[in-house]
Amino acid sequence: MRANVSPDIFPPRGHEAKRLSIVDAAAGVFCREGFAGANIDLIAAEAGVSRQTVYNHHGDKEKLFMAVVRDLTERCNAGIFATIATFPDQPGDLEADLIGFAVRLNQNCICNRDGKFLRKLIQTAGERYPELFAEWREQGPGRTWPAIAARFARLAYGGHLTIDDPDVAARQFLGLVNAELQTTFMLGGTPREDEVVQSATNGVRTFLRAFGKRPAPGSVKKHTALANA
Amino acid sequence: MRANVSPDIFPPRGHEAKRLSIVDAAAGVFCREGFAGANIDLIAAEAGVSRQTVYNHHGDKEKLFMAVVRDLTERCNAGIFATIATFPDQPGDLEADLIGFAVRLNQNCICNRDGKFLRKLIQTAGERYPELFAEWREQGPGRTWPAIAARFARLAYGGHLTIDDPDVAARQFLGLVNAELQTTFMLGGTPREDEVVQSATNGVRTFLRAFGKRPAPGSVKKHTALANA
DNA sequence: GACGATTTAGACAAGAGTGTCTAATTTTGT
DNA sequence: ACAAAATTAGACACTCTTGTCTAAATCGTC
Repeated sequence: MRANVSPDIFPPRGHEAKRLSIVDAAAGVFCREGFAGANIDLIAAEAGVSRQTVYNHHGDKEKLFMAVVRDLTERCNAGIFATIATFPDQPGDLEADLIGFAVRLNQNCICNRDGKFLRKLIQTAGERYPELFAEWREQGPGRTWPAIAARFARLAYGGHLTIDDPDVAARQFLGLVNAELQTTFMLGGTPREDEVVQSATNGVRTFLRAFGKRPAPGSVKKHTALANA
Repeated sequence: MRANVSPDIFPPRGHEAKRLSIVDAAAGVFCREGFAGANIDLIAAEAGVSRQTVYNHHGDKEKLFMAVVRDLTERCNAGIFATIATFPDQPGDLEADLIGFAVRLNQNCICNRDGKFLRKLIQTAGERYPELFAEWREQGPGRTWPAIAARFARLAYGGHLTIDDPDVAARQFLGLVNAELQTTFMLGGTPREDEVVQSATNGVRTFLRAFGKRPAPGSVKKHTALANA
């Protein structure tokens, strides 16, 4: 008799569960409607909670917004570092390993719910809360990019790549691997898995043409199939 | 005695001038505040026009928003095609010429006022008005990307590059050239000129490492200075 | 200089949203 | 089972915004 808002909403049990549920619902609503358009009543309804509870937990709309951004940043960072830990330090098949890494990074950190929401909040509210997003910039790209750069530096040191500046190479790796997803990202969409794989494959191939050890002529790789989908 | 809103606002003269002024002001306010947060009174004030005039010209808020997106898309497209016309078809110094092209594209089409605003409106409202931005996608990337790809195809045909798929290469070119500007774009900022030049330089170098004819060993280019700034 | 069209300032009704308050109910820990 | 804490529904004042309306002022044009 309860789920009068949406079939799959059960009132969350416990104080902390409610807090979580509110932040999650708020993230969705802020993204869809923007800060000004977000409606506290709607957030409460989507969280399966009364409006007063929202105010009890978070004070007011602006504090709630801050809490959302902090939570998302934290979760996304955790995901990114977990994925960086899977970077291929001793690659068997360098191309395949880097493609796998790129796909994992995209699917687990950038295209998932949290990543999508955080990106959108940054895009829409970056100018309104400069301090808040300066913090994000330090905690996010400021920490993850160097971490990725360090992994590329190690690959170069191990003789698998020829890189001048690992920081530049890391940024270019990300740029290449997402090159075909830009429009979808801009519109707030979620690319299909095959699009992610496609973009990663093409990106890594080009990356290796620029930075890879050249294979002896004639030893051409044989996974060209994917590229023509 | 007029400029009571901002020193540099003179009431625009003439019907069409007012329309223009309203759309421009609206673009700025919609970007800063989002659709819901945008205030018609504020738009009118920034346009140097009375509120009633805004309604006379555009009907209501939603129609005004549509007009803004259409105007921006049109202007940006014009700029992009004008810049594509300067693509180096018969390059003297390929690296320098491509860097120049990339910088022009960024400065005149992507980092300027219109480009910045359009990008932000797409990001924030892409999901709310799917039909409107489907139109943008066709008219924008749908027409400009193939045009750029065609230019790269010609360079390849002329023997200046080695490219499998010109469409992929074009997207990767843009990804590389903007690789170092992503964070700034996300936050809605405008990169400084030297950042644009830096990113373009690094991007084009990598692009040519991947797709360029290899120079005979020993004939190394000598503009490495910029890359270490 | 005069006429018609446009623009302006201001008032206005209607609606929506925020944040507070209260009294009743439910949950949690013991 | 009991007491304390948390949650709920609903009403409420207050503010802000949209879109309309009117009468006066201004502009462009002949």
